[in-house]
This record gives sequence, structure tokens and C-alpha cells, in this order.
Amino acid sequence: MSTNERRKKEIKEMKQEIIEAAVQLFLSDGYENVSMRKIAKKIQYSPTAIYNYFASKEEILKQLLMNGYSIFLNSLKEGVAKSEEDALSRLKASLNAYIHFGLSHPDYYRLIFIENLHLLQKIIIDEDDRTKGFQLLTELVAEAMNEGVLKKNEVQLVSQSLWASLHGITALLITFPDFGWSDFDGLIRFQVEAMIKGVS
Amino acid sequence: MSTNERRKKEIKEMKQEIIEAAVQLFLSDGYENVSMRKIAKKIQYSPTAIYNYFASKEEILKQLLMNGYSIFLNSLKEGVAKSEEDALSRLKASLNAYIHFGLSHPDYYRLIFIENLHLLQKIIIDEDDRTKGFQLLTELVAEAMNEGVLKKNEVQLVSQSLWASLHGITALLITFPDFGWSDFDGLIRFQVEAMIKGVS
Amino acid sequence: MSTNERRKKEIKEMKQEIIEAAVQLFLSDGYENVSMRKIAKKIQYSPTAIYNYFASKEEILKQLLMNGYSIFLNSLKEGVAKSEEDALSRLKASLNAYIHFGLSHPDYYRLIFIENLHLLQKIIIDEDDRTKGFQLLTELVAEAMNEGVLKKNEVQLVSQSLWASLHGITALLITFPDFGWSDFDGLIRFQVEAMIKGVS
Amino acid sequence: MSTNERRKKEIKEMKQEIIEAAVQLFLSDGYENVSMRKIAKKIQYSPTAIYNYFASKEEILKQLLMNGYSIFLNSLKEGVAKSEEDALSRLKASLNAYIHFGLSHPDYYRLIFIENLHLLQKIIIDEDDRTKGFQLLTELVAEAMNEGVLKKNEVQLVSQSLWASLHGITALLITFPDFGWSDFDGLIRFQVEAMIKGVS
DNA sequence: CATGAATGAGTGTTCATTCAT
DNA sequence: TATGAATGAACACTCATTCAT
Repeated sequence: MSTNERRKKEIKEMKQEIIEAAVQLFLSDGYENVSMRKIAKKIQYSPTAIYNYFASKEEILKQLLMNGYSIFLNSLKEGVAKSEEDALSRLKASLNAYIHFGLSHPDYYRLIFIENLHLLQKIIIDEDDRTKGFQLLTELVAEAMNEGVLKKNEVQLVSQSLWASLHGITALLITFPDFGWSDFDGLIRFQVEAMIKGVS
Repeated sequence: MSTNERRKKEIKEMKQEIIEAAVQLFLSDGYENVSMRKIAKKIQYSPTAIYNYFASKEEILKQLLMNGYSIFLNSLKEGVAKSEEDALSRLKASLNAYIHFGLSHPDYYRLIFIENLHLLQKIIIDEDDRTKGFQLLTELVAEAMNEGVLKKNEVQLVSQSLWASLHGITALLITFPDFGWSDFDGLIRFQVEAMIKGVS
Repeated sequence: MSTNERRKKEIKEMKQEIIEAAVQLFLSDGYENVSMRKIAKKIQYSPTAIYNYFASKEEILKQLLMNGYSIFLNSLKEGVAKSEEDALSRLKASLNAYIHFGLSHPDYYRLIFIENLHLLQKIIIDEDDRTKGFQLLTELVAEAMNEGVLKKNEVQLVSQSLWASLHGITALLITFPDFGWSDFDGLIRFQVEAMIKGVS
Repeated sequence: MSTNERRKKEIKEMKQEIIEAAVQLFLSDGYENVSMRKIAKKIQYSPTAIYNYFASKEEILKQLLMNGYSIFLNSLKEGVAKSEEDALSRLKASLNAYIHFGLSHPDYYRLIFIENLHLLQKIIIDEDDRTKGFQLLTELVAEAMNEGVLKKNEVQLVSQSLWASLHGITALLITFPDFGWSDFDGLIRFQVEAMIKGVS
């Protein structure tokens, strides 16, 4: 590994370290309350050091969001890829993958789907990135309708309804983890079945 | 009315004025960006005056939350009361009332169900208040099962699933109002029908 | 004196105190290096206290400039008023008053006539205020020409030349007080005489 | 050219590049707002690279000042050299050269004669350098007196008065370029004539 | 010779809050 | 009850400079 490569890797690592700290703080303190100082303290650096890696606080959040989108999309795709059988299985797999992403990365899920609003007024993200996940869902729904395993209906309408139910279970579990949920896994299974049945 | 009573009423009015200003600012500026100064400016008082009515910023938010719960519960109850026929109608009415509350009071809905987490770490709210709405839903579900219009099943499980789907559609519409939703009302109707069908 | 009047006066005093500190610091540290913190330290207040009296740093400087203009104009007028005899005396009196203002208020003189440039790009001051002094000079020159004690010539040209020579002696004495000037007062007298002779 | 000599030249070139960038920035952004970062950016080097050529920001400014003095003196000398006839012509030539220097190098003029004060508190410059220009003027004045074209008088007094008037016209034109000056060139000619007449 | 990393001090400003009146 | 004055902490960010490489 050349010195150059070494350095490059270190930069990446440092950037990652910063982002990870930012994500964690975001989760615990709320987006607006994460300050450069706090991030710096968490990684044991001076506040100014961060500016060697990110031009501004906004830049950190931008990168952080893009990370989230990337993980989100990959999670969905991987989930679908694993079950290549029939259209319905693939659709179910995507629904489960969505929920699973949320529960595995609650911080990113919040960032992307829950606290989104005020962020996006300032930070312009490639719109495609945000909707690619939904597009994937739409395709799977259309596929399932074509194969006759889902009642023919307006694809958009059905997809949006499914997204809504997905978001509901994911967001609630993340936001109120201490609510007396009757068996996490059972609830999720039930919800997915109910969703499919509801639009069948 | 005694002087004492009179004063009490004035205090209430002032408190209400403060809270209303806070809610509006919360809606327009985002929760974290609402400051005592801004609230005070909005109601044309000095920042310090507010401290005569609320001990701290937190106290305002607490009261504000309680107001929200109150409106939420009343909305649900009113929705149900209007349709006193059969259990299924009553259940559907409650589902619609829930969504309607969210869309009519997006600020309160966000406060109670979306941005909840960080607030609750500091502000301890009577847990009952938060769950009364869910209890109402549970009762209606049980009722519907008893009347045979809903498949007998674990009441808790079904109720939680329904809440999730309710929250999903409501939160998404609030958080992403500019997403290309296919006909707001149509989507809501579809979602409610799918929810019922899903758990039937 | 009513409480109100008392308070008003205190506010004025505090404002004055702030401005005086600012002027002094400006003189010793240079305009760009005067910070709110330094001003605050000088008057033994917290940096934030200043914001109760001035909305911003710019606001302080604006006020400070306006003070300077006011003193400048008054100095000129007073100087002229004292010698009401003939036009030439009045003109000479104004020239002496100009220099005297500069030497009595070197800080303000610098602010208005020396370091002006970058300030005024941001702070917009009523243009009239800046040029009233020059207008007064112009009037006195015209008067002197009319009375025949000054050679008829372009009033603007002569006035501008006189202003230049006035500024030169004033600015040099302020900027280089330790240069080996041959007798301050003698030099000033000589300069004024030379100026008059030069345009006669 | 030996390697050593070569290196020396490269160092000089780099130093010159830095100084030129600094001068330009000083002119456009104002002296206090020129930072090492900005200088480095302008010449496409890293901020730290500069420290190989100048020990500090102050050092740059010192060199910059010395450059200015050098140009100033040369300008004066050249101006005088061109008109070698009689003493009065030579004196006038020097006056015009002074003003011309100021208008051709407003940035240097400001540095040397206008904003001088605060710099000099920190940067100690060989006093001779600063006063050589004035000495030249003094010599020309003495010469003119000796030749009888200027009234015999205290050489110092007359020279200082002349310098003042020179500085006045130059500084005003630089500091207030947008003031409604009645024909730049005409004003300068008038001023020089008035100055000579004033001390004749 | 040149650079990226890092830092402590400093910038103007906002904030929630306390206190005397 | 209401307010103006005041403050310490915090904010994002810039700066001149040092150091190891």
C-alpha cells in the first residue's frame, strides 16, 4: 500500500468516524441539537479538526443522508434478491426487508423517513435517491399483479398504501420501543400478512 | 365571579395564548427552533413575562403536549360517537377520525407521535394520557370481534397492527406532503378498507 | 425626574459608554479588530449585555459615525460663528476649525475621513451628513469670491483644493504624530496662510 | 548559474509571487481581511507552504511595505530626473511624481501613508526608509530657495507644508474616488500650482 | 520544498434563564 | 403582573500557526 493509498484510507476512516459519531448523536440528542463541538468531543478531536474533512455541518449531514440512502436501497435489493421464486414471495421479501432495514438502522430510518422535513428544505439531495426505494416497491407490485397473485388495481394506489403500512409499523417500533408491543416478530409477521391480504 | 376567579381565568387565557403561539411557531419553524424569545415576540410580551405562567420552556411543551392529547382523544371520541350503529362502523369511524386528526392538526400529531422520542426523555407525561387513544381502539376492536364482524384473534395484536397502518398513512402524508400521492382522499379510503380487510 | 425619564437617561448613558469604548478601541486596535467581546471587556460588561442596547456591531458603528458627523459639523459652525467679520476671516476660521476638529477628535477624524473606505461599503449613511461640511466650505469660498477677497475662480475647484490641503495637514499630524514636525502650531498657521495665498 | 544561485532566484520568485498576491488582496479586501489562507489560495499553494518563505503574516507585510517604499522612492527620483532644468521645475516634477505614485499604487500609498499607524506599532521598519522621500523633497525645496525661485524661509516648515498638501490631494482622491471631483487632472494641476504659489 | 492534520483562540450572535424593580 | 438588564453557555465557523512526514 503506497503512502498515498494509506493516507486516502485514513481520510476515509476519519470521515467515517465523524459520520458515525454524528449519527449516534443525532439519534440520542435530536438532529438540531447535534453540534460540531459535540461531534468533535465524541471522537476526541478539536472542533476545528472536523473542518479538514467536511466543509460544514451541512456537508456532514449530506454525506450522512447519502450513506443512509445507499444502505437502504442495498438492503431492499438484497432482501428481494434472496427470494427469487414467485412474484408474491419477492414482494413479501421486499416488505420484510424494508422493516428489517428500519429496525437494523433506526438512526438512518429516522433521518430519511421520520425527521426528514426540515432537513430537506436546506439540503438538496438527488430526488431519485429518495424515491428509488419506492420505485422498487412499485415494480414488485406491478409484477405481482401481472402474475395474477395480486388483484389488478391501480399500481400507484396499492404501492402507496403498502408503503404507508410499512412505514407505520417501522416508525412506531422505532419511536416507541418501550410500548408494550405483543411480541415484536409476531407483530411484524402479522402486519405483513395483513398488508398483503388487505390489497389482495 | 370573584376577583380570584377572574384572575384565574385571565391566567388561563394568557397560558392559552402562549401555547397557541408556541404551537404555531412549532409548525412553521420546527420544534427545535422555537425559542422563548420568539414565542414572546409573537404574543407581544417580553420574554420574561412568560416565566410568570410557565416555569420553563419545558413546561410550555408539556402543557402543549397535554393539549394535544386532549384534542386527540376528543377527536377520536367524537368520530366514534357520530356513528353509533354497528361495531364495524364504529371501528371504521375511529380509524377515519384518527387520520383526520392527524391531517387537521399536523403540528400536534408530529409532537405526539412523530417527534415524540426526545421530548419524553426529559418530559414525563402521564403514560395513561398517551395510551388512552390506543385503548379506545382496542375496545372497538374487541367489540367488533365479539359481534363477529372481525375474525376472532388476539385483540392486542390486531389493534397494534391497525395502529401501525393508521400511523403510517398519517405520518407519511404529513411528512411528505409533496410526494406525488395519487388522490389524497382516495388513498385514505383505500387504506382504511385494506386495513379492515387485512385483519378480517 | 420620573422613573421613565431616569431609565431613559440611563440607557443613553450606557449607550454612550459603549460608544466611547468602541471609539477608543477603534483608535488603538484598528476598526476591524474591535470585537464585541473587547468592547464588553472594556466597560466591564458581558458581551451579551451590549445587545440590549445595540442590535449588532454594525449598529454601534453606525451610531458612532453619526456622532462623529454631528461633532464635526458643529465644530465647523461654531468656528465660523465666532468670527463674523468679513468673508475672508470667516473662511480662515473654518479652515482652522477643520484642523482643530481633527486634532481634538483624532479618533472621529480617522473614522470619517481616513479609514472610511471599507466601512461605507456596508454601512449606508445619509450622504448629506457626509458632505455638509464640504458644502459649508464651498459657501464660504463663494462668499469670499463675491466679496472680492478671493480671486474669482471655479468655486468647486478651489473648495476641493482647499479641502485637500486641510485634510493633508490634519491627517498627517494625526497619523504621524511622532514625525519631527517643526512646531505644531506654527506649521498649522503657515499651512493656512499658504492655502489662502495659493488660491488668491 | 550555480544550483545555489538558481535556488536563490526561485526563492525570490516565490516570495514575489506571495507578495503580489498579498498586495492584490489587500487592495480588494482591505488590509485586515487578508489572511494567510486567502493568499495561499490565490497562488494555489497550501497555507503552510508560505511559512517556508515568510516566518509570519507580519513578515509578509514588512516585506510588502519595503517594496512599497522602494517603488515610492524610485517613482520620485524618476520624476525628478526627467526634468533636469531649473530647480522649480524639478520641485514641481517631484510634487507631480508624488501624486502620481499615489494614484498609480493606491494600495501601497494607503499602506505607507494612510493606514500606517497600527502596522507600525508591531512592525519596526528602518525609519530612514520612510523618510527618504521627505528628505528628497526637502533638498529640492532648499535648492529652489537657493536659486531664488522660492522665497527664503524655513526649509523644514515649507517642506512639511508642501508634503501635507500633497498628501491631502492624494489621500482624498484615493479614499473617496466617487466624490464628485471636478475633473481629476485639472484639480491636481490646480493644487500643485496653488501649493507653489502658497509658499512662494 | 511542500503538505495535510491539528489546534487554541477568537468572531458575531442567540439562547434560556435570573434578578431587581 | 410585567419588564429591562444582565449573564454564561453555546452555536458554526475562521484564523495564524505548529508539527510530522
